[in-house]
Amino acid sequence: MTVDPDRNVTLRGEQELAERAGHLFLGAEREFVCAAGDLRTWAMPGMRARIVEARRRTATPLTVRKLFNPQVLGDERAERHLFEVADRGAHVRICTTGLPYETIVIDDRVAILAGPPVRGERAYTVVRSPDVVRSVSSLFRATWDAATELAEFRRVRPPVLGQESLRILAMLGAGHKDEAAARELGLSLRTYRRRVAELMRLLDARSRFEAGLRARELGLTG
Amino acid sequence: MTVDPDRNVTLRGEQELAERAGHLFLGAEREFVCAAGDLRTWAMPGMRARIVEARRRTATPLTVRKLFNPQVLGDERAERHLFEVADRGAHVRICTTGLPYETIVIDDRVAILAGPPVRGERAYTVVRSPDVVRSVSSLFRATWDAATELAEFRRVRPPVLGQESLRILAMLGAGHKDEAAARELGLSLRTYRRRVAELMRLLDARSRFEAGLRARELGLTG
DNA sequence: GAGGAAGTGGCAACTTGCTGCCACCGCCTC
DNA sequence: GAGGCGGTGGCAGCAAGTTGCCACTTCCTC
Repeated sequence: MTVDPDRNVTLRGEQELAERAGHLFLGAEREFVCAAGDLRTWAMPGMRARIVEARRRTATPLTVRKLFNPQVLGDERAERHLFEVADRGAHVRICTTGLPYETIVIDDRVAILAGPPVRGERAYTVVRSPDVVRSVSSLFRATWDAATELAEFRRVRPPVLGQESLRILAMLGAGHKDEAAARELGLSLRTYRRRVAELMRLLDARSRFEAGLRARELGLTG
Repeated sequence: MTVDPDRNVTLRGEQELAERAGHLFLGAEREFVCAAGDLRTWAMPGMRARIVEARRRTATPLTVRKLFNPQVLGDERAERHLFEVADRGAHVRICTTGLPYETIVIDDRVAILAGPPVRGERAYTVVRSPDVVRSVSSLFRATWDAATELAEFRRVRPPVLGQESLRILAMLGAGHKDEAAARELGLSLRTYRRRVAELMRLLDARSRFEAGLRARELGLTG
């Protein structure tokens, strides 16, 4: 990368971002924040696994904040992912004001700002100027503080569930044991349980009892 | 007892009933039916344990039918008992028409009819005359057929729960693990789980998920 | 066709929940 | 005070659920 901290560097496409700024992600020490309208943030090929791996090896407790628009809660898969992330210790919030451009700030030292997609590719500008980064960071902070915790947000907006999830809820609601339910749905025991765990995350439940409570609460059962 | 099948024998009080007709209860082979307005039926000292014991030793599947008035569902303890009985294989139904006098029929061979309490003591008449027994039995049958299965009845009438049960539901609903919940309520793990099991019977649930569903359904949670 | 992402399912180790058995206590009745 | 009864709690053994790990497949993209 460059040696001049006041020179912004623009990278085109996620491929290049991963190659030339990957070390920034891997090198996060204290805080990693990101704001985005959708979930494309992590489409960088090969990066996610490496980041997870790097994190596992360090004992440093990294604070991760992720801010999204409500639209990410529109489909079950994205939502599931969000809850998984939250479950791994990241703070996830939803804000109703628009987040057109993706913003990433690492350790208050470097910011990565995405531009609009051009021919399917987005440009990423890596900024290191302390004042600029601080400014971006504080803006993020303000939005963050006004936003709503994911679980809290969920309380008033039931998740959108697919057919299969509803069928699993039906099995659970009928009091079937996992084995019987899995057989009936044509799933392996492992997969069925994976699904149940995902559903429980979606429902923000720590026990099956709680999950049942919420499922009914949100009107997800017959 | 008597040798003349057409001579009815009247016994005063449950003590005497237990002593002189106990063998009838123990000797039931095919069917044991009883109808009562309340749950005093089994107040016979020492009998219950012996009956349970006798039943355990025989492999014969005894059909047990118990018919009650809705008022037995008025308090939690009686209700719990009912569900325990049902759980051990007895058929339990509720009928809304009055059942002033307790009626017991064993194997269609002998009927025991209770009279109204006199100075706190009820009289029990043991009848063996085939025609009388058959007649009583068929009357019972008619009422039975018109009555509602306990679980079905419950669906429209939520159980009445005491303070402790509600607190347990709250613990479950908060996603606490049994150990933490028991500690918080000042109960042993064993007792807490016993309570949960009882609640689940009460809610006619075969899994905690189902219990959560029903608890919400019946409006038993905040 | 190489490589990555996402999904599936088997296996195993572990936690949690469930229940029968037994001993004990307090209460009530005879 | 002996005995029944209901309730409690420890313990043990089993059933059920939870999770990580890994190998494999499929689909998609470069």
